[in-house]
Amino acid sequence: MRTRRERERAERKRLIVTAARRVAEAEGWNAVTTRRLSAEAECSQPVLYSHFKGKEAVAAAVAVQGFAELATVLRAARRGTHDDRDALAAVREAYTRFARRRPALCDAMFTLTVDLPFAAADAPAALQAAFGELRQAVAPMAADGDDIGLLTETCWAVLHGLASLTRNGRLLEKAHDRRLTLLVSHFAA
Amino acid sequence: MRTRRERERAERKRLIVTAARRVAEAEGWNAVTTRRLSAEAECSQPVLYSHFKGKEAVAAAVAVQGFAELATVLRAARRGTHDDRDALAAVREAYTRFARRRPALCDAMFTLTVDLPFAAADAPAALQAAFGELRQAVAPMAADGDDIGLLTETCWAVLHGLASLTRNGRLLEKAHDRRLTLLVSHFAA
DNA sequence: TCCTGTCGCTAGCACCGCTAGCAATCAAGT
DNA sequence: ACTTGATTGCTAGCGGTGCTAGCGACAGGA
Repeated sequence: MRTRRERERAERKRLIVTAARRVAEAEGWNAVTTRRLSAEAECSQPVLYSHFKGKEAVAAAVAVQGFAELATVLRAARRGTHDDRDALAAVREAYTRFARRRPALCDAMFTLTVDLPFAAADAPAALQAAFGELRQAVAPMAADGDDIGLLTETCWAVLHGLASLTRNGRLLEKAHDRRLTLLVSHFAA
Repeated sequence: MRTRRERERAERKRLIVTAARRVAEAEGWNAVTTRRLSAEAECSQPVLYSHFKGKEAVAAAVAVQGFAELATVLRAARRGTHDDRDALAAVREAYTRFARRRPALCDAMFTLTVDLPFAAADAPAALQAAFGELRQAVAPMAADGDDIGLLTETCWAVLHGLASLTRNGRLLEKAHDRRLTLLVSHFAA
């Protein structure tokens, strides 16, 4: 009996997170309100607040889901190739596709939540997994003496910069690949 | 008399924008409310709404101010050097410093407002000016046949990616320069 | 002097994030 | 078996939000 209650509670918590993700992807994060989420999860607001500290905590949970999904996407892309250079290119493309297909998820991961520990050791596992996938794709390209972590961060920043400016309408989408090509060919001189 | 009224109205509009910027820089955009802005500008809310379509429009006005300021900062950096390569490096550093010193302004420019036309011909002059400054620093580095606009966009995306991840706590600030160095030395292979 | 139109104000709507305080339900003790 | 204690979810409400309707004051023309 006790365990059933706990199971039902956990299930409702899951419902809240998936509802947040669904509403955000369908109507944007402005449409995500605690009232709306409680309604979608068929419970009252205080129940939501018993699971999460606040609205931001729900968004953080969605963000963690997003990192988990990004990790699996990147892993699949890397494993679909054999050459190191192809692997990095595939990971680049997978990142771009992810950002294009899941803009609301990216908002949660990179814009909304500030409370997630990132560069720390207690960062969520999904987050470390996503970063690890990128690192594995970047590492073979490192030269001797390079700090691979730093190189991975840099690569991440580049992909994020292009994707985020495109996602917010600052850059036109169609030339994305040409920009990446320019980047690869141009930043040594 | 008629002109005095118009002058006073324009002055109050300016007051609202500067209040928004001041509050955002001091306490973050969450503290920027229409009531707060009307209070700071010593008028009522409907007056604010007679000047701006809504809260987002005020943020957009602040963002345009931000682009104007960024343009002057980049211009000063570029003009302080003579060699083309030094100029690009100076512009890079100026961009980073701007992002670090004016985080709230960057939020308005890159995160909050989506209604500003960017890649279009009717983009605000300040915005085109900032982009033009970056273009002038990037252009000398272009190879034959390069699309300079595209190259500028790419450079902008890189700077933005690094700055935005750092600003939101995703990257640790201290290694920023080393990341830029890695970037410049590594992305051709 | 009266009228007309412009202007800014007060007051209020619907909604937000969040919480206090109560009713219902279950586990355990006598 | 009945009470007791705690746990759980609910209704109702607080202060605050973006935004607007509708009214009163004031300038300019007849």
